[in-house]
Amino acid sequence: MPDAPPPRRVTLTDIARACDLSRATVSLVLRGSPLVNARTRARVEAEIKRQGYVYHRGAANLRRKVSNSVALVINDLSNPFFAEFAAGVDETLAEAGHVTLLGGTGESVERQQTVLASLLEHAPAGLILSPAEGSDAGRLREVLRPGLPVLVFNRELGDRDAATGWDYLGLDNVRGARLATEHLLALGHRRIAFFGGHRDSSSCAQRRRGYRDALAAAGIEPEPHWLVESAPTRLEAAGQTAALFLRDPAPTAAVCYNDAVALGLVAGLARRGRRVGEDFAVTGFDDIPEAAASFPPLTTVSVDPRARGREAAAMILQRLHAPEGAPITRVSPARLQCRASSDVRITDTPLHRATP
Amino acid sequence: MPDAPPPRRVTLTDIARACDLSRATVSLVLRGSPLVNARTRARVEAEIKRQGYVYHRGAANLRRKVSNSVALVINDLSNPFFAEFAAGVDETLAEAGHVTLLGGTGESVERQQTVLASLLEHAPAGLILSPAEGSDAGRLREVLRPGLPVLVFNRELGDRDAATGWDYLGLDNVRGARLATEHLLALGHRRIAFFGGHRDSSSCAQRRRGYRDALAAAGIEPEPHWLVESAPTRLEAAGQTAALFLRDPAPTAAVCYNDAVALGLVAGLARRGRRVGEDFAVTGFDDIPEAAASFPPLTTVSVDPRARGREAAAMILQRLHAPEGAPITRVSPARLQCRASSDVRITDTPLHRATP
DNA sequence: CTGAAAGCGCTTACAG
DNA sequence: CTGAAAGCGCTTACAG
Repeated sequence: MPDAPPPRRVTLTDIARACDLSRATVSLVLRGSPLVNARTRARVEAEIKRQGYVYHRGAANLRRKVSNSVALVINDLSNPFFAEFAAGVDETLAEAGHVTLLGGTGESVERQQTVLASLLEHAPAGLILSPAEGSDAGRLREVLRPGLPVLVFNRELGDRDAATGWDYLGLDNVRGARLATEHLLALGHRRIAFFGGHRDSSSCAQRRRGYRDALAAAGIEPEPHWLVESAPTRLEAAGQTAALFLRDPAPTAAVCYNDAVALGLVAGLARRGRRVGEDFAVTGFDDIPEAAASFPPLTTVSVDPRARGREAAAMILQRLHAPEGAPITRVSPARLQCRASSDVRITDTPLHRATP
Repeated sequence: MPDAPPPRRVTLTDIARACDLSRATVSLVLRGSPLVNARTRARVEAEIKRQGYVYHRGAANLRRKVSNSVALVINDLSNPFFAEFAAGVDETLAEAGHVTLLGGTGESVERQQTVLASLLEHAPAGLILSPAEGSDAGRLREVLRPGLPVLVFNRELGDRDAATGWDYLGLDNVRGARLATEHLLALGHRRIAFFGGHRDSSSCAQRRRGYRDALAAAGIEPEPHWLVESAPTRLEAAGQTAALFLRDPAPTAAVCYNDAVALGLVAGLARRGRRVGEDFAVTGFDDIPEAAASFPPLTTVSVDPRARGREAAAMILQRLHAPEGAPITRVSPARLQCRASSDVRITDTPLHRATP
């Protein structure tokens, strides 16, 4: 915080005095009230410009007991998926005249508590929270004032979730993974792994469910060694590649937890002398920019994080206007983005490619 | 903004009443004053917890005429470079007990004006601005109250800059481009293009200068057709590929404005049947994650945007404590990140590779 | 160590 | 259409 407050702030009182009006009248001008005489308004506006007055919304909000800020707490801003999400949120909030209070947690539950406590002191009207891994509804409630509109994004918060009363926006992980799996099945693959992610994360669990569903519909029961865990990063994933080939027959394809993992697997396979798109098929999830740019381009599930950001902002704005009311849970569609290259068919039957 | 204010806020007065103390005393407890009796303090703290009181920093700041928020206005949050920067800023601000007011402009000068006006109404203590392309110091000054500490990042603001009195943090574009050019020269290239970027953007001008300097030191005068402009995106860059081959002899290498452009060029060359790393050498700038992951991996100039974000936050924090004082201009180092693949030597002399 | 009073910059009834 | 007074939630001298 600054030591010496700068010169002196131009205040509504200054404008009133200069125009020889009461503060109440100037206040009406500021908020565009039709009650004010046009000439008076013009005089005030000229004076405002002349003195370089800037409205102090904090003071106004204090008096009116409202807030036009929304806190946005993101688990990992350096992940393009969440950065895009944040951009979408901010865009929509700004359009609605709200301001975004940003907080990043770096996936640390502890930092999340601190960050939330700090942001809440600024009395946001609502909170959009993309929770750090391992977040717990109980601990969150300790720092969130009751009645604060909250929208949880992307990651469910365990059992108690039903009781939180918070809105939720998620991705259709089940459907997305099912689409990817069906795609590989359609290419003739029968031994399909699910690769990467932490089993206990809700999104991983959901994607695995979609994968299992699709296999089950094709009469296939996944072998235990088709399910390989890894941290959701490229590096970790590359390191887990060998796990796919511990037993024979090995899988011929993998539905990956996300694009980072898929790209890691591509690298890991290359290191083993296998080439994705030639003798192994891979699908991703997220459709990050690299998915299209990598070699080979990655068939993946597209979720449009920016649109999700806009959607999240719209949901919280709605909730601000209707604080009471049953919590809303929304699951956004996932779309298969075929890029004929990473998903080539290679086993058991003659080679052919997906028609996108 | 919300319609119905929720129940009623627990206030410092409530705590004071419950503890049978004056508000002043409770206020002292809140701010950890040593003046308060330990028993009194304990009572107050228990009551605070019991009632779920949350400090209203806005009210406190109003009274104290200070602010602990910093506005962060980013031209393009969906660009990983700026997202990383934002993450670094937020991290450092949060550590210092400040809160980040986020605004995105999407490279629109008009939106930038609106966003700034809106954020300034929240009386931030300072502003970190990564200006939209085409920003003008004069127009910015219209919305920035005089005396507001401002740190401009990454893009200089034209002639008047010297007079703005604003701090500036930039990348060492000149040096970065020089390093890249020298690297290609060392590989034996003599006909080296500078590819992509808008000539009138300050960062492009600086990178071109570094490129020219390096060539000049090697006794080479760049041909006009070695200088190709394009929007700084992958797609636009790919479309400009042909411009490199309009005249013979064509360049054998290109220093690219940034990684996006470089990756676009790689794609554009592939479309023409040329393979980067085999018969053409390319360097990038930024070291975005894709640079390492793309095929072939890209030799590029690394600028560590997250560290730049931390640096920017540190600079503005410092300025908050010393509002007066000459503006600081800082240029961050750039480092060549060699990835033997995209930079192979191919012409005039036998092939060899860079040792990274 | 604690309290009564004034005030930060604004808005909201209530009069006129 | 405009003004005088009170108050949002906090802190700051000033007394005691």
